[in-house]
Amino acid sequence: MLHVAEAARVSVATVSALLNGTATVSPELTQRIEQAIRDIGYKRNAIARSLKMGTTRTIGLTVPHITNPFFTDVVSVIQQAFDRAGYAVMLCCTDEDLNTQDEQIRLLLDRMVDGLIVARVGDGGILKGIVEDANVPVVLLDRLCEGVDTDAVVLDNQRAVFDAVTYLIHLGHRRIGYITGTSDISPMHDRMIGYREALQAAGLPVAEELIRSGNFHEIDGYNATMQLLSLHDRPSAIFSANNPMVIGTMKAIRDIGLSCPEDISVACFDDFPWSDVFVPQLTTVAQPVQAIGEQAANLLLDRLVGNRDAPPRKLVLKGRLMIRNSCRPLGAVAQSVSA
Amino acid sequence: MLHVAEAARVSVATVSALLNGTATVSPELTQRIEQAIRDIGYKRNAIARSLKMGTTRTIGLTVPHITNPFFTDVVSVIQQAFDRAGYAVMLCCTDEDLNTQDEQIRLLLDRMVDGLIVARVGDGGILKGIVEDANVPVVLLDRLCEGVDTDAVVLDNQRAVFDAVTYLIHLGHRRIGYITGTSDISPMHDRMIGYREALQAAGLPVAEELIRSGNFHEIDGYNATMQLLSLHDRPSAIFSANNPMVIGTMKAIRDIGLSCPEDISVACFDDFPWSDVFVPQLTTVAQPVQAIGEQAANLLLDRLVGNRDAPPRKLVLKGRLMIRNSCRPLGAVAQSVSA
DNA sequence: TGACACGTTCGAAACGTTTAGATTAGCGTT
DNA sequence: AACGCTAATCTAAACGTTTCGAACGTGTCA
Repeated sequence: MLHVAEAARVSVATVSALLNGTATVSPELTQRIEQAIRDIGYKRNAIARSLKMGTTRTIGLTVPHITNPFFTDVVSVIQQAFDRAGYAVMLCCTDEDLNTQDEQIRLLLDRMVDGLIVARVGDGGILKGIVEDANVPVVLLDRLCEGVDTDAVVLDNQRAVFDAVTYLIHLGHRRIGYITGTSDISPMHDRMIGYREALQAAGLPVAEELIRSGNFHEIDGYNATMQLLSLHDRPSAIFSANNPMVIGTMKAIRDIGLSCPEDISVACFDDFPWSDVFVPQLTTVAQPVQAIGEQAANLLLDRLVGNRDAPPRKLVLKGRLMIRNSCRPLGAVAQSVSA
Repeated sequence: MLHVAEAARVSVATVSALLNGTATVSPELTQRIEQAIRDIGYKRNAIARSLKMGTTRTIGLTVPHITNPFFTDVVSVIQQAFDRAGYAVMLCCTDEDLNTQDEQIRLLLDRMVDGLIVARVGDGGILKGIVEDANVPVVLLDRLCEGVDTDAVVLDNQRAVFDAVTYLIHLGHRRIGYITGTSDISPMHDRMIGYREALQAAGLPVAEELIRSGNFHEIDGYNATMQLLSLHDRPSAIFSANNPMVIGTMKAIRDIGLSCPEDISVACFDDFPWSDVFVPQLTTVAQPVQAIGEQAANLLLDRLVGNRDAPPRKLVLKGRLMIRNSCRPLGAVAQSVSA
């Protein structure tokens, strides 16, 4: 900017005023300055600007896994929203690990992000302190956090799983296997409640041996399913509470020589583009990814334009059961489905 | 830092020296400073540091679509690599649009990223100028760029498609439909050459009506497949040069009342976790995503540690044909497969 | 005892902006 | 001719670091 100022024979203040439109500058100087900018190929240094202004127009976004299609879709929506608003997005994957998450968040705060959207991992960590310091606004995505009172957008997980399991029950299934992620994050906790309540509402017992948990990865789903299928009285249906794990479920079913839905019905959380193309077409709980991403972005953008001390807002969206053909009616009870 | 210095009754220079280890500071002062840092909860301002040092320890990464599993996987690997090296990653999606890409890159450069990894879109744009200015090192990912001479890591697309199509020919297929993305990006161009050469090598004619192109999305694959299947003499196999488009292909096959592989064989580019779980299990060309991501990160990191004026390096990796059961042998010629 | 080296610490300039407040010029009033 | 007003421009002080070179105290050697 100094060079531009010299070339245009004006002060840096005038150049700055012109660039920011913070004061009127005469047509003549405007012309000289613009010419100088073109000649020199000047680009304003956003770092210096950030230092002075105290804002970076950058936000941080952390997700557990970027390869999980649910997060991919949401990230994509969020990125677009902030792009439109002139913000850049720094993306971090915490790999479902609390220490990594803390480190990533520190990295982002070091870089003075203006705000944070976090699909958190584990409980505790530095998140609580950050929200309480209230220097940067934080929006929780997909997962709430015990004791952290801030904006959030989540799914009604309990209801969604309740509906899905109830659907399985209506099909005549009585022993329904349930595969969950680690229960220390709110969606897994809520989904589990939905599962139990659906059984109870139908007067069915909750058999603990039908409940398995794993660490969100395909291999965990595989192992859990193997265990379920080796049970003496094996389940006739399995609900998998997470997308990557259902792949493991399908592989286990195949490897053990069974087939879906003939031998065992399968439903799972999170929809994906392939679901209705391949066989079996999976019955899933679809999350409104577009809405989730947009709402999260809106909540944060609202804070960024200055609405700092409004009370925390919590948005709860509804999932949708996408009924396809991976679950079959069971025996005599099949009639009750149409009822 | 000023506050810390005051609290510890030392100068800011000493605090800085301690924090960076650039000079020895006595045990006594070390102790006082560390105490003050803890008391105040001081965090170094990375923006001010960047301004002074001229480096942000942040890199920019642009991809056409983050929902395409190939890019998702690569992004994930790259993110991990830079994370390990203490760099943050700013991610941008260009949505396969040149203007968006230019805007995103400008955004990243404004923020003084230390380097850029670009899965480019379109030709031209500001990329060329940036590489020539040579202020920030640029690594091209997946796609080369006419006239832009810089580090790059790409697949041997031509060979990969040659192998896949040759496989189809060995199965006895003579009329093989080919669905490509817009041909102005190098992989699509190279893949097309691979297709043509495979046919020619087998002495088969290249029928132009069997070649369709679209804009990378599912719907484009759907439309292209519909056209192919409506041909008087329709193909017995289809190769789709991109992952999202093959979903469209499968939907079109289903909607038209055919099935794969009984009525029509399908193979495509890019592998994904689902490929061998559902029916049909898709025969695909798998890219070495891990290697691609790591190599791209390494190339850039190497430039960042100062190796600035080594000549541009171009890494070409090999794809792998994952033979599953979405392609069936055709009639009498089937015998020749085992040969 | 003075000169010198060495290890520690500090003062101050610089990085490239923004911005409050000072300055200047032009112009109409009285 | 002196005055005030407005609009345009400038000067200089921040923002929070890093870093160069100076300063200081202490011990060693001639």
